[in-house]
Amino acid sequence: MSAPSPTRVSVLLPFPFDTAFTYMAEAPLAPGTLVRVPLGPRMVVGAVWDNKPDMQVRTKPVAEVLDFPPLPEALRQFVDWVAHYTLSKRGEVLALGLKASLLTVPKRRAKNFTFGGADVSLAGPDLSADQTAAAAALRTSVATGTFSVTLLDGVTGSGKTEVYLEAVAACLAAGRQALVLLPEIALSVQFLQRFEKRFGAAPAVWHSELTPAVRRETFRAVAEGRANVVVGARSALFLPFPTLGLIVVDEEHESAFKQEDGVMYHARDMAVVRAKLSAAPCVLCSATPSLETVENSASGRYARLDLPARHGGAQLPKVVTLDMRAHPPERGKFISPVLLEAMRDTMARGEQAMLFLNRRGYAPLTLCRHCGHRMACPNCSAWLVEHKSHKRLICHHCDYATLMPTTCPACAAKDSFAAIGPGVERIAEEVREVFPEAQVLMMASDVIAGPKQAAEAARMISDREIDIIIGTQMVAKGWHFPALTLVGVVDADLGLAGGDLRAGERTVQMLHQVAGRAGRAEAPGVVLLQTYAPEHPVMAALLSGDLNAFMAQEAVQRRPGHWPPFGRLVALIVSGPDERMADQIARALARAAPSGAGIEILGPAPAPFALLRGRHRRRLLLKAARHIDVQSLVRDWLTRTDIPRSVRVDVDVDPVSFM
DNA sequence: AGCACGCCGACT
DNA sequence: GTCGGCGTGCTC
Repeated sequence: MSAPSPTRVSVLLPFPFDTAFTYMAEAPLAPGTLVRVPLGPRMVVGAVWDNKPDMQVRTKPVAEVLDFPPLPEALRQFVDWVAHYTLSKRGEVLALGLKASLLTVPKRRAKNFTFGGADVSLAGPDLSADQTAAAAALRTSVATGTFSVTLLDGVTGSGKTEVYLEAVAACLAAGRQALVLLPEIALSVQFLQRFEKRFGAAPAVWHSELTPAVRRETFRAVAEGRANVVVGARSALFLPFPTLGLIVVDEEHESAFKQEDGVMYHARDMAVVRAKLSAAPCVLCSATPSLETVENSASGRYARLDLPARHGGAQLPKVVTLDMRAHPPERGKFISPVLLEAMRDTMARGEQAMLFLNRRGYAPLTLCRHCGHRMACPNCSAWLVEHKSHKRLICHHCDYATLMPTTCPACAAKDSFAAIGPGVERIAEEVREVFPEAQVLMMASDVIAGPKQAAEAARMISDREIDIIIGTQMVAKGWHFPALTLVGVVDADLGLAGGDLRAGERTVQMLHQVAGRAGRAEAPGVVLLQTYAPEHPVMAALLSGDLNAFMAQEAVQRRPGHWPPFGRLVALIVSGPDERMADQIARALARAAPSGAGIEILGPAPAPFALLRGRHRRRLLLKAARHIDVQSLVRDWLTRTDIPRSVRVDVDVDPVSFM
């Protein structure tokens, strides 16, 4: 045996570098080993990567080899894969898991946390025949220990969660780790309670609001295999699971799984990749699956399990449209007398009602009655939203806020402002006027900002301290309120305007989820949709409950034009402080655009928010047939074009939002 | 991402 | 005459 001799090692750093740096180590280091290395004037943590080290560049020595399990090969491959797919730098992707977890040095070792469902021996709940069959199929997938994808499609209230928790139990019994992704983990108090009830212990949780100490300790517990179940937001995909045996994506259709800045990735799609690299099954759950997932199951790429009935014999809610032309609200009001009457009846029976409006604040537009001036954000092409509780006008796209002015900035008229249109605050005001004795709770992200407020809201509703809930999309998912029997959708047409590719799909999904909050126990639920377009296919789908037919129709519309999922999209967003420059570069990109069979370039056009946070934006869209390697195409495209440093080009592969 | 270097404005 | 603004450029 010869003494270890100094070697060069490749180290990927969690910063926006695409290539690994080369350092000198006293002995060879296994790929994945975490090391502390000098970078300029500071010390940073990086991971030994599989690349060949650079033999030319001059090197600095590795400062410290961390006492930490090496990042598993599946995670390293995943980082490389995601970087390639999203056209991001590899270091940037590594940072999604590593940065916040390890860059800070603990002052003292965090106290020990307990992690993960401990107890697989606890008996599962009583399941219906459908649930039992679905759970058995998932258990088999888990036991096989190979990659597969299964869509678990169950109507709201069918008990999907109980079914996939059986898959989690099987995974734990097989000695492997399980990951459950939720769209908004910080608010998922009710889910965590159900989990704890099933397994007798809380899972490890992972989201952006963890304190550094908890984050660091969770990261280590996952790496050491002490955390056997993680319930997390999308970035949990980048945790160093050594024995990952199952990934569940709950509410897979949710657009919250799409990261819209930095590394723009879709956690649902990346979960499938992560599962494949870990030889693990992936389960996608939804009552309203995305067209992407529906098509993948139709083509046989994904297996499919259906839960067509509600658990325990509960009925699906009865959905009816409320034609606002026939039953208009009072002047200056937004709730039809028909809906008010239904609310009165519901409360008279001692039950709860919910009004849904996906718009925060008091009024989305403030207008001067004297000169017609509209209050707009100086940094964004967006109206300022009045928040009456704060006496402020707020931009929902940047940090801009201003006190509600008393005189018009355009014509100096005094007290001339009119609030146009409703937000949830205004609906709450209207409800309090009509039902002064009712207990009203508002649920919106600016009121319910974290797990504490979410838990308190859930408790107040469960304990029947609340008669009427008024909420934004926050109320759509996951909640279980047994006494809630009436749901009123204040503006069912909201979201259909604008010509967005997925506007119809998204509206159906969101309203169906909201409708699903009604009548989950013995008492049947009723859903009233206030609409000016009761004949619209979206309303028809909600009325009939036949979402499969609606999705089939969506497919018919998207297939001929090769719109997703029948083709690929890549968005290029050109932005800069100078409008002319952004425009010029966008047109230069269009001139240099790739062409050929199966490729189409759309734009440049002003992005829907042409001015956002002080940056002028132009948008180009590459539409390509499915077989085309869009990553290479776009990479070449960008290298062909000179982009000055004042202009930024963001690449969004598989864009979801067209904002 | 940080952090330093660098070249133009208001201060002790 | 210096302190400091943040534009640009580099980090193995």
